[in-house]
Order: sequence, then structure tokens, then C-alpha cells
Amino acid sequence: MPLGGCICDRANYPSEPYYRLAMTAAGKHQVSRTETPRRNGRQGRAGIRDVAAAAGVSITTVSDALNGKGRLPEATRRHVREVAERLGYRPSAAARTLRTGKSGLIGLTVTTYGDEPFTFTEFAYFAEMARAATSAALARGYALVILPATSRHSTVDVWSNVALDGTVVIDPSDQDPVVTELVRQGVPVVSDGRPAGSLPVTAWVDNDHRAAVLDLLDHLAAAGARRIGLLTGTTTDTYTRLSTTAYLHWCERVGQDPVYESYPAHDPCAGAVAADRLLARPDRPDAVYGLFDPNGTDLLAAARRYGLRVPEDLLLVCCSESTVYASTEPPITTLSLKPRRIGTAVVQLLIDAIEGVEHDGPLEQVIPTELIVRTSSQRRPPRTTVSAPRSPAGD
Amino acid sequence: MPLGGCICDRANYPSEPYYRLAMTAAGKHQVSRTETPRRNGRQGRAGIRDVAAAAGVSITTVSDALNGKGRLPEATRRHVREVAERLGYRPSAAARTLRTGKSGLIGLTVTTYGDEPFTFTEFAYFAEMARAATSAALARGYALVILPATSRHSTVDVWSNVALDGTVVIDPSDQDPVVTELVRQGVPVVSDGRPAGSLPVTAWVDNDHRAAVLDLLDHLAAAGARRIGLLTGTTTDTYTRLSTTAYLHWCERVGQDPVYESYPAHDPCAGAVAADRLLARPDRPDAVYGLFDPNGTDLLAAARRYGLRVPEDLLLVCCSESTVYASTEPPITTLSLKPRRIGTAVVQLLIDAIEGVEHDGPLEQVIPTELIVRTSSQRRPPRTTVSAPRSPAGD
DNA sequence: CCCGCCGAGAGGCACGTTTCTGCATGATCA
DNA sequence: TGATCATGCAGAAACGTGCCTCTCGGCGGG
Repeated sequence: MPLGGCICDRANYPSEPYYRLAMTAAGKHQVSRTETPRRNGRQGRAGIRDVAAAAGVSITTVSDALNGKGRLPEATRRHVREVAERLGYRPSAAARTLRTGKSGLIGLTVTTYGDEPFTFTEFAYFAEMARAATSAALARGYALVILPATSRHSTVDVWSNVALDGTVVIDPSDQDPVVTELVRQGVPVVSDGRPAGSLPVTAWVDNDHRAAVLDLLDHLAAAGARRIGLLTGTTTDTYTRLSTTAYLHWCERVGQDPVYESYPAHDPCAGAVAADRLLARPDRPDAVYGLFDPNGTDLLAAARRYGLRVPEDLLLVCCSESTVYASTEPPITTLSLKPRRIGTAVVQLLIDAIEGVEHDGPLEQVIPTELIVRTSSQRRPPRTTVSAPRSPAGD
Repeated sequence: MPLGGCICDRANYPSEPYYRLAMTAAGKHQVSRTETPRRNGRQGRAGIRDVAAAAGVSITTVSDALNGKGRLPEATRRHVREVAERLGYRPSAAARTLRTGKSGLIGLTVTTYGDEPFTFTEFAYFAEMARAATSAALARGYALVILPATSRHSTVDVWSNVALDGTVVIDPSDQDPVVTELVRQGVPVVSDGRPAGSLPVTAWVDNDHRAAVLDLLDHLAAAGARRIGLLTGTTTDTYTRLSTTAYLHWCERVGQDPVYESYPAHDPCAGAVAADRLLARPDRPDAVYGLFDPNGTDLLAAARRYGLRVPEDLLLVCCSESTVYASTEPPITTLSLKPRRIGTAVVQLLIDAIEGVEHDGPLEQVIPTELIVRTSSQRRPPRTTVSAPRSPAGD
């Protein structure tokens, strides 16, 4: 506003030339910009300047008209929109991001994606979850960027080459360096799977794995199981750990000796071998829960090798999102972790954090699991018309 | 803005100061930039200016040192790197993208992703392909952004909010508006699946679906099939169309009446119904090829319902990437489209185009398919010791 | 008649890089 | 002894927006 006074002074004095000099010098910047729009004819995109020139208005007006911001008459707004459309104008995402600080991009990290063998067993789960997360993000105007878990993967650091508004981390490891670095930079991070240790995530979403396993074991016991075995993994991620300890607690509670086999879950062949080992044991279980997706078919194949009928001789449940278990022979009961709901919840929480939406609820969200009961865990199959009221005395 | 008052005061005095006024006004730009680095203390990231100031060098030197560009002694380079590390400096991806015009981001579009039900049947294929593409991209320093097929999906256009160096399009529809818009902007586009019509893609990768189907039908015929049926889709995408016409050609060549059922491939339940219909026909086939992933289990279940033994009464092949067919009862022969190789090839082609790498070969790449022969398509299972040289007279 | 308000729009700085140009300084060479 | 040249670095112009500040004409009211 002092400048206003200055201009008034100018109006009072006849020192025109000096003012011109000043304006020219001060305006040199602007002038050189305005008088060199020849880059318009260059290859590719038309900029906002070109639109402004073509519409006969200023850059500000174009920006306001297209973003619905300023106070402009509808006629001008329409005119600018038409000109922009005619020139095929697309605002530069990079410039907008630089200016606003928001990129509309959300990172999606999956455990060691870059090195080919990532946790293949949870493949269907991840795919479903990613699909739901993508949909939810797109619905709110964000896009997902798939990023590796290791910061330094190739020659360049992909992480620092992309501007992220936030990040979704699937099953972060204890003291994940990427996560800590991100929160240090002030980037919101929401994890699928409750963070181990004191990982400082913004929020997290998870199932109640303990309750799910206990419930499932009760279901098997109610169906007549006397000795329930477990097919688990050797890795120490949260899912495996919580499920296994829940199993051990349950065994202790009901007074059953634990019967389980572990294998490296990322190896698809090792699962079949472990399933075979489990059924070859002298203390062979009469029911098995497999923690990973392929365990159902693996256990079914192993049962056939040993001449065990399912569900008559062996009850079967596995954790899977695949629909193939609906039409195996027999159909296999599965525990679904509801990846769609988890993916959606994770993204909603993250975008709320990005946009500063206040949350009434806590920043931890527990998604209920669903036990899809099929023939493999029922001693009396619904449609089979065999001997009627046989007692389910196992073995 | 005390500067404004200063200028006004000067304006009251005669000649000399006016020139100074001009200089001051012109230099204000530079002065305000250099003398206001206080935004360092602001929240969050340290900029390149802060690193330069802390290291006692210029911005240019910092940029050159970190990017390995200029001619600097190793000592300076190390020093700058240390200071940058100490300040936790991360270059702004947005600014870099704005300046260089390269974002390191590659779009990945899958048919109608935004609206939840996308082609669910090709789910495993897509997941595998995306996984391979992600790996290949990351290995070359690029990241994938998952984008919807429809340009206008939510309130904002996600496509124009992200700066892409190139795009991978999976099975683009004829005259895809997104693709044409992208190439108009000069963005390289590589498609998985040969483009229908005159879609102007930069390059494409695909299988030879026609050859694969013909080969597969020959395999079934060699195994003793007399009447081969087809389970196909009602959609008009390239894969379905090419496979179906290849089947019809084959039938014509060998003089067999076509026996097929079509169903909307995006509906997971419709597949089971169609499989049932196919086996319920009066001219029931003694061999079936299913175009989509779940057809194997669906056909197996239908065969059981009709008391048909596989492979004795019915030979089965389906196109799938799933490993569950290795351990079904019996294991089912599958046709693999090699999504990993396709995903890798697509990304390599795209990045080559982005970086201007000249190609010796053409910009179309055909990936061979693989027929994984299992029990379901062999009349003499390898390990079964049943009646030896029975003639495979079907039906 | 003057002051202030309001609608409509223009000017220009800042975001944080990359990079082109240019300026010293010593070393080499005719 | 100057001319040439490589070295080591600094200045500053873009890149294309968004937005804050300011101008200007018109108008109603004191």
C-alpha cells in the first residue's frame, strides 16, 4: 500500500520519463517473458501463457477460470475454458505440484517387491487389497504408485524421485528404514498390519488375527477335530507370529499338544513339502489349518496321497482369498481377511490424514475376518445322503 | 514492504535518486531471494539453497556435486555430499520434474479399473504381468502409477494430475480416447495386446493367440479328442476374438461342428453356469478348452456333476496362470500366456522409447505361449497303472 | 465533491531445481 | 611475455503454476 502512495506521487509530478525508466527496468523480467512466447510453436504442450494470450486475458484470470477460484463473470469463465479446450491445454502436473505442494500421488509399498521373489503366498491377498486401494484412491482423486520396499534398489533412488502425499505400507517390518525416513519428512504413512515395535505410523488397519484363529480352531473342534495341526511360516512377520501364538495359546487352553510344520512362505514348492510332512507325522492331526493361500490345494493333494478322505478323515481350513476353493473336491473352508475392506480403509485413513480431516475414531482400525464354511470342515456335508446320524467320533 | 515506503520517500527528491529507484526496483527481485533464506527454519525439508549455504558453495556446485555432473575436485564433491547428508537433504521431485521434463513415472492402465468390476477373469494374468512390469520398471529407475481407463473418473481428472514419461496400456479398446490423447501430447504408449483398429501406439507386445489355440487344439486331437468344445466370452476384446476365430478356423479345417458357449467374462458366476451348459448339450464335447482362468475348476466341477471322468471321458485345457491347476484332481493342462515376459517386454520397449534408444528390431514383439501339459489332457496318465493299451475311443 | 467500496482483472513473486554462460585463476605454450 | 586453455566455481535464466497484491473504473452515500 505504500506503493499506492508512490504511484499517487507520480501522478502529481510531471517526471514522466523517470517513471517509464523505472517501470521498464522493473518490468524487464515480465516483458522478456511476455515478448518471447515463441516457445509456443515449440513441440508439445501449450502453457497457461498461451491460453492467456489467445483468450486476451491475464494468466491469473486463466488460472482462476479453470480452477473455479476467483470472482469472475460466468462469460469470462466460459470463454477461457473454450480457448483452453481449443488449444488442448493441459496444466503441467509438475508445476502444479511444485506450487501447491500436493501431487495427488500415494505410494504403495509391498515387502521387497523389487527383488522378484516377494511373498508369493499372499499374492491373491495383495492383489485384491491393491485393487481395492486403487479404486478408493481414484475415487478421491489420487493415484497409487507402486514402490519397492528397499530404498536403494537400482542405480537411482526411486523413492526420492517421486513426490508423494502419503504412503501405504503393507506389513512393514520392525524398524522399517523407509517408514521412519518418510515420517521424518512429514509424509503420512498408513500401514496394513499393525506396526511392530515402535514404528511411528500415522494410522494402521489390521484384522484381529488372534481372534480369527481362536474362532476357527473352535469351529474345527466343534466339527469333531481332536488334534488340530498347523501349517505355518518361518518368517517373523506380524501375521505369521500372531496366528502361530494364537494357535499355541489355544492348544494350551484345551490341553492339546501343538502339531505344526513351518516352511519359508515365499517358496511355492516348500508348501507342498511341508503339507506332506505334516500328514506323515506319527502324531498325524485329524484337522489342519494352513496359514497361506496355496496350503489348501497342497493339503488336499497330500491327503489324497495318504488316502485320507476330506472331511471324513481330515478337516481342512486355510486362509485364502481365492475363489477356487469353492469348487475343489471337496470345497474347502477358507478364512478371508477381507482385503478389499482393508485396502479401502487404509486409503481412506491416509487421505483423511493428508487432507487434514479430523477423525472422531481412533487411528487404528480392526477389520473383522470372515470364515467361509464349506464341506472340508464339516463332518456332515449338507447334500450328501450317506448314513444319517453317525456320531462324529474322529479316527 | 518497508521498501515501498523507502521508495516513496526517494520519489520526493530530484534527479539522481530516480535512477537509483529504478535499480533498486529492478534488483529487488534478486535481493529478496538472496536475503530471505529464513524459510529454511520452516517446517520440513531443507532445500538446495540451505545445503549450498551450509557447505559454503553455490547452488550450482551442490547440484553438480550431487548429480555427478560438472567438473569438480573429489574433495568438494565429498564435502557437499556430507553436508547434504547431514541436513537430510532430499531434492524436490516436483522441481526436478518441472525442470528436466522427466518424472520417472510410467502409467499403467487396466481396462476400467475405477469401476470396481473389471475383467476379473484375467485377474491372475494381470497381477503377474503388473508384478513383472513393476520389477522391470524399478530396475531401470522408473515407478508405475496405476491409472483408470476412463479419463474422467472422479471429480478431478487424475490423468492430468500426474506427469507421465510414458504409459503401458493393457488390452486397449478400439479407438481408445485416452491413448489417442496421450500420443497427441507426445507421450509414448506401449500396449499389451496388439492394438485394434488404427490405434497409434508406439509399440506393442502380444502373444500369437491364433497359433496358440491351433496348437492346443492339435494337442487335444492328438490325445484322442473327437469333438472339442470351447468356453469363450461375449466381450469383443482382441484376445477373445482372436482365440474364438482361431477355434472356428480349426473346426472348419478338420471338419468338426463348432461347439461352444459364451458368457460375460467379468461375471465369476456366469462361468460356472456356462461350463454346465456346455456339458449338458446333446452334442456334448469330449474335450473342452476354456479361455479364462476359472474355467478349469468350473469345468471340473461340471464334469463331476455329470459323472464324467477327466481325462478318460473328458479332456480339459484352460488358459490360466494359476498354480492351483498343478494340484487339482486331476491336474489340469493350462495354456500360459507368459505374463511375466510380456510385462517385462512392454516396460523395456516403453523405457527404450522414452530414453530415445534406437531399436534394431521392430516395435512389435510376439511372446510365445507355453502349453503346460498335465493329466487332464492326456489319455494315458503317466503314473496311473490302469488297463494298459486301451484305445481312446471317446464316448 | 470527495471518499470508500466493489467487481473484474493485471502484475509479479515464489515453488526448488537444472543448466547455460561467464568469470576468475593459474598453468602451458609460442 | 602475453595468448591460450583447462579448472573450479558463481550468477541467473528458465520450467509452468498458484496466489497475493494492486490497479482501475463505476457507483452510492455523506
